[in-house]
Amino acid sequence: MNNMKETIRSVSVELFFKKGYFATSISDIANGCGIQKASIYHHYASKEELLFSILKGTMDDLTDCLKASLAGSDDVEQQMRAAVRSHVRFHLERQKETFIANSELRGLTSEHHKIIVQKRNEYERIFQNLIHEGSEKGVFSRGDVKILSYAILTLCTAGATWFKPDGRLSIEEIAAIYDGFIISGLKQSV
Amino acid sequence: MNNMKETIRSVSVELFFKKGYFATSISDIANGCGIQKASIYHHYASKEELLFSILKGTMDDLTDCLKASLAGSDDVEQQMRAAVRSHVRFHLERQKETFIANSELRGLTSEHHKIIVQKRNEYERIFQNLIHEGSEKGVFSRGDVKILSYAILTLCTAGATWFKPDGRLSIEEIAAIYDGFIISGLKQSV
DNA sequence: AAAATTCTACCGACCGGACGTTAGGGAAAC
DNA sequence: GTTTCCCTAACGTCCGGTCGGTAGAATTTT
Repeated sequence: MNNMKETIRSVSVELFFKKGYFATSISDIANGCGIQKASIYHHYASKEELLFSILKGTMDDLTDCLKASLAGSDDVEQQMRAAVRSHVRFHLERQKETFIANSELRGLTSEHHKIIVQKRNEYERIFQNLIHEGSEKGVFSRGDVKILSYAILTLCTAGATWFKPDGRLSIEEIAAIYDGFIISGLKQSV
Repeated sequence: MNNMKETIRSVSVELFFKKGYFATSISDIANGCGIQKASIYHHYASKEELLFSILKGTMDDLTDCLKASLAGSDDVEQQMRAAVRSHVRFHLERQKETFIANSELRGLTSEHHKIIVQKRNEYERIFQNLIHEGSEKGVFSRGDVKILSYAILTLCTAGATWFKPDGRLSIEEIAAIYDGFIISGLKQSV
């Protein structure tokens, strides 16, 4: 694929992940692509738009993944397990993008910021609904839905901070650990 | 206290929290202090040193807090509960500083970065030792110590991201929720 | 106790450089 | 022959940091 726009995107992801959005200059990106920095502007209107397009695409894919993972079952506990695993998998498989999506929101204009936050809220609501449904049905113990959802999500999200693809544990192993940890936390048998 | 150095520090914390380290200029800080930007350099050698001094102080206080909270008991489970609560409390009470400490590491020189990471590692090791001891004694079920420690820490740390001091729940209530969630996750009765 | 010196805290002006972005041109593809 | 894609060159702005200086408090010398 000789698609320069795609190259710019992936080089940006790499650099934003490694050095951060503000510390990455347009020259850095152009350099990584082997072109001049002015040429970037043929594909993206601004640095901020480049960031936004990365974040938007990532958030959309994330939500799609989650929805697909829920389709397999009607059981709340099974759905929660599937959701957690989907969440973990996505964040570790696409570690760099999700890391950026969670750390570089400040680089966005306020309109773009609003759009991303809204997408994130929709995503969170799916988890909150699962928690709510689970505690209604007595599968999970009752607790503060919002706090619990934040707990679950940030727990996995943070995985993107320290995960090393060639580390001791595979993505599936980590997903299983989190799955067990979270389900037992939700059941709160203690 | 008419200490300008202290004022600069607290204004910086405020701005770094609100806008981020890179998006905050020395002029912004000086403005917030009611002085000229050149005067900042009378108190701090550079912008980076200002950031470093905030992070170092925060990390030292954090570790002190944790150690103090452990002194009260010999029981592993009670110590873990105390540790979690100390961790949560600190992160919510000093939300702005801890948020910065977890998001602005990239602003540091590599030597300063190394120092902060080392402090964080020492802090984490205390939790890892507790998990290890607990699973040795059969209080907790066996699991990957590192992953579990990351899970516990990032869970609470992330609280500093969304916590609103005047929100529905008090710090103690949130600490109690996390305490229960984590302990049951560690016991893994599921 | 007065004079001389040093120190503290700050200011206004400025510098070099980096950065995001734009203008305009040229070659090649369609 | 128009569109696509990338180039060279430059522009304006902002930022971290420096410099020389000043007013006054504190300290030392005489």
